[in-house]
Amino acid sequence: MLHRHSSAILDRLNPAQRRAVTTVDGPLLVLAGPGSGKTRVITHRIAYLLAESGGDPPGILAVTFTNKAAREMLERVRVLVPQGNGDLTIGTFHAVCARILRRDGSPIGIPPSFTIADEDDQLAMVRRVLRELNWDEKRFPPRAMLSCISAAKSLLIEPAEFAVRANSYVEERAAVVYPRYQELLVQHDLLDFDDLIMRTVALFREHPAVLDRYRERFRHVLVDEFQDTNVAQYTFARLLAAEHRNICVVGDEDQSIYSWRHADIGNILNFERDFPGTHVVVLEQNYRSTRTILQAARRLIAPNTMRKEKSLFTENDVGERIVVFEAYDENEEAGYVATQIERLLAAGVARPGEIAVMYRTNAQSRVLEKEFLRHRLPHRVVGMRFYERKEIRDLLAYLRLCRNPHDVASFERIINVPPRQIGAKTLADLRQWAREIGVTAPEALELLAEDDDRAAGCPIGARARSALVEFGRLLGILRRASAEMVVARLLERILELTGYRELLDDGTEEGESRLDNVRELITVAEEFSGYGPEGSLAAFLEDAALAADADEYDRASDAVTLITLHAAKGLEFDVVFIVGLEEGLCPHSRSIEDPRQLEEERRLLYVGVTRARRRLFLTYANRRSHFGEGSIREPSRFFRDLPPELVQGTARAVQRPGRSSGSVRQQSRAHSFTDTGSREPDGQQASAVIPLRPGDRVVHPTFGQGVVVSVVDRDGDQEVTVAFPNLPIKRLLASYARLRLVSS
DNA sequence: GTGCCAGGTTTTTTT
DNA sequence: AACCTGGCAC
Repeated sequence: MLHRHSSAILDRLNPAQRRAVTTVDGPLLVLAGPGSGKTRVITHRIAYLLAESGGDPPGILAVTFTNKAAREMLERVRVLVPQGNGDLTIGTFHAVCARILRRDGSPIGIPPSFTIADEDDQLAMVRRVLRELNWDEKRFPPRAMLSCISAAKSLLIEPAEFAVRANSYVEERAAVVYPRYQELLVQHDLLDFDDLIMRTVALFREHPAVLDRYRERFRHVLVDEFQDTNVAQYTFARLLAAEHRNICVVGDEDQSIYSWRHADIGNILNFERDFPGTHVVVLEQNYRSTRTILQAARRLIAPNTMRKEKSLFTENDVGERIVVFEAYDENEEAGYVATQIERLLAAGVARPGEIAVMYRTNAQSRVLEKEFLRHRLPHRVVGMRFYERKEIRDLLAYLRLCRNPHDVASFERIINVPPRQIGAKTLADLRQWAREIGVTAPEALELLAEDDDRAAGCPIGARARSALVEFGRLLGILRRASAEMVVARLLERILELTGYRELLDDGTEEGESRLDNVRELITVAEEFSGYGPEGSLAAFLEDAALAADADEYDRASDAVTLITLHAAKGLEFDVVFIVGLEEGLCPHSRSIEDPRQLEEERRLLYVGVTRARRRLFLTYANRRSHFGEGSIREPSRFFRDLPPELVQGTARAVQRPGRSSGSVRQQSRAHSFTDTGSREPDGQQASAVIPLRPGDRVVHPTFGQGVVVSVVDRDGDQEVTVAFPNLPIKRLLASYARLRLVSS
C-alpha cells in the first residue's frame, strides 16, 4: 500500500524505472544506458525511501562522483520531498570519508584537524623523498611515482605489502618511495585523496564498533556512477552495506572512462557475484537522442568485449543524419565548426547554450577559442581549472597557513610570493637552522620575528634575516586576523598586506583576469561567512580542497560550451561537435598499444556521441600541429564502425567503410583502408595536375561552389584562396582540398 | 636575490 | 607553442 506521497513520485516513470525506484530491500544493480533517466531514478528512489518510511525515517547515504552531481541531486530530492524528513547524506566519496575521519579518525591516529593534501603537496613530498634517496627526478618522474602510489592506495595496499607485490620496474621504485612519502604526510597532518578512502576503510575494519554505528545510521546505501569507483571506494560502500545489504549501485560500464584514475570496471561487472541475489534493472529506453544518433552510438560501442550486451532503443524521431567533415588542418576544422554554429544559430536550430564542442585533449581548445573569438561567438571553456590557477593556489596557501602554522608546503609556496628578498638560499638556511633547533621552518620564522632567545643563535645574515623577520611579522598579523574576521575579509586583508594585489594589478589583460579570479574566490568565500571567523576558514578550505572544476560548470550564460570528452560525461546538448577524430588523438597515441585502453577510448567517444540530443558533427583534420610541429593525420579507426547510411557528407573516412575496427585482424588492415580511401580515382586529385587560376569556378566537397581569388605556389603545391558564398574566405592547399574545377 | 636566456619537455583524461 | 628548469650576469 502506497502512502499519499508515492503516487507523485512514481508518476511518469516507465516500468523499468519504477522497478529501480521501488526495489528498496536488498542489493540492486541498475544498468543505466545514456539518456535513460538515471538521475531521475536515483532522486525518485531517495524520495520514495523518505516518503515511504512513515514514522521511522531511514538514514540514507548517496555517493556521487562530483560535488555538482551531489548538489543537483539534493535539490531535486527537496523538490520531491519538501518536508525533508529523514537523515539524508549526499556527497562524493571523498567528502563523505573526510567527514567520517574528522569525526571518528582518532582511534587510528588521525587528528581531527588534518589537511587534505592537494597535488602540489603530494608532489612536494615525493620530490623530497627523491632528494633524500638521491634519485634523479628525470629518471623517476614524481608524477609517475605518485600515480603508482595512488594505484596502490586505490587497491588498499599498504607500503609494506606493495614492496612485495610490485611487479614492474617503476612499481619497484615507487614501492621504495611510498613508505617514506606516507611518513611525511603523517608528519605534516596531511591526508591525500586516496588516504581519505583508504583510511576510512581501515577505520571500519579495525574498529567494528565505529563501523556498526555507521551501518546503523546508513540503512540504505546508494552509489552513482558505479563504473567509475575504484576498489577502495567499492570496499567502503560494501562494508557499510554488508549487514543490511540495502545497496543500490547505478552505472553503465560503457561509460567507464576513468581507469587511469584507477577506477575498476570489474566492480560493475562483478557486483552480482559479490552480492548474491542482486536484482538487476536495465534502463534501455533513451529519452535524449534521435534514433540516428542512438543507432550510431550502439554500433560504435558494440565491438567492445568488456561489456554487458544491451538493447538500447528510443521512441524519438529519426532526426538528421550525422555530419562528418574532413578538414585540411586544425584551423580549417575550427573554422568549419564556427561557421556551422553560425548557420545553426541563424537558422534558429539551437541557442548557443545548447551547443557543445568536445575534444580529447585540453590543448585542442586553443584553436577553437581563437576562431570563436574571431567569429565573435559567445563561448565558454570548461576545464580551465579555477582551483589550479596560480593566484588562487597562492591565496589558498596563505589561508592554509593561517589555519595551520605547520603547513610547510604552503609556507614554502608563498614565502617569496610576492617577491620579498627571500630566495632559495635563505630558505635553505632557515630550514637548516630550524632542523638544528628542532622546530619546523614556519616555527623558526616565528621565533625570529618574536626575537625569541633562541633566535640569537640563528646563523643567517642580517639582510636576509630582516627580510625573514618582516615576513614572520606579516604572518603573525594574518594569523591573528584569521581569528577575528570571516574568510572573505581575511582574503581581502591578505591581498592588501602582502602586496599581492599590486603584484596582479600590472595593467595587462592577464593581470585583470587574474584579479577577476581573485574576486571570484572572495565571492565564493562569502558563502561561508555564516560560520564565523574560524569556522568559515575551515569550511572554505575543506570545500576548496574537494572542489573539482567540473563543478564550476553552469549553464547560466547562453554560450557555446567547449569541453573535453571526459568532462562532458553527464551533460547533454542539442548540438554536439566532436573534433580531432584522428588516430593518435582519439584513440590517443598512448592508448593505441593496449586493447583495454583502446576500449576505453571507444567508450570515451561513445560518451561524447551520446551527449547529443538532435545534431551530431564529427570532424578530423589531415594535418595538425602538435608541440609546435606539424604532422600528417589519419582519420580515427572508430569511423569504420559508423554505418554510412547514418552519415551525410563526403569525408573519405566514411566513403569507404572498412570492417569494424574492433578485432585484431581488422586493426592490422588499418593502413590499407586509409590508403585506398585517401585518393579517389575519379579525378578529384586533378587539382594537383591542372593548375588553378584566379577566377576559376571550383567545387569543394563541403563548402560547395566557389570562386578562386588568388593562387600562390608553396613547396610545389598550390595555396588557393577561394571565396564561397556565405562563408569566410578560405585558404586551401590544392592537393588536399580536393577542389574540382567547374569552369575557368 | 632577481631577471634573462637557452634548452628541454609537455597534457590525455581529474575526483 | 607554451612552460618550466638551470645557468648566468648584474
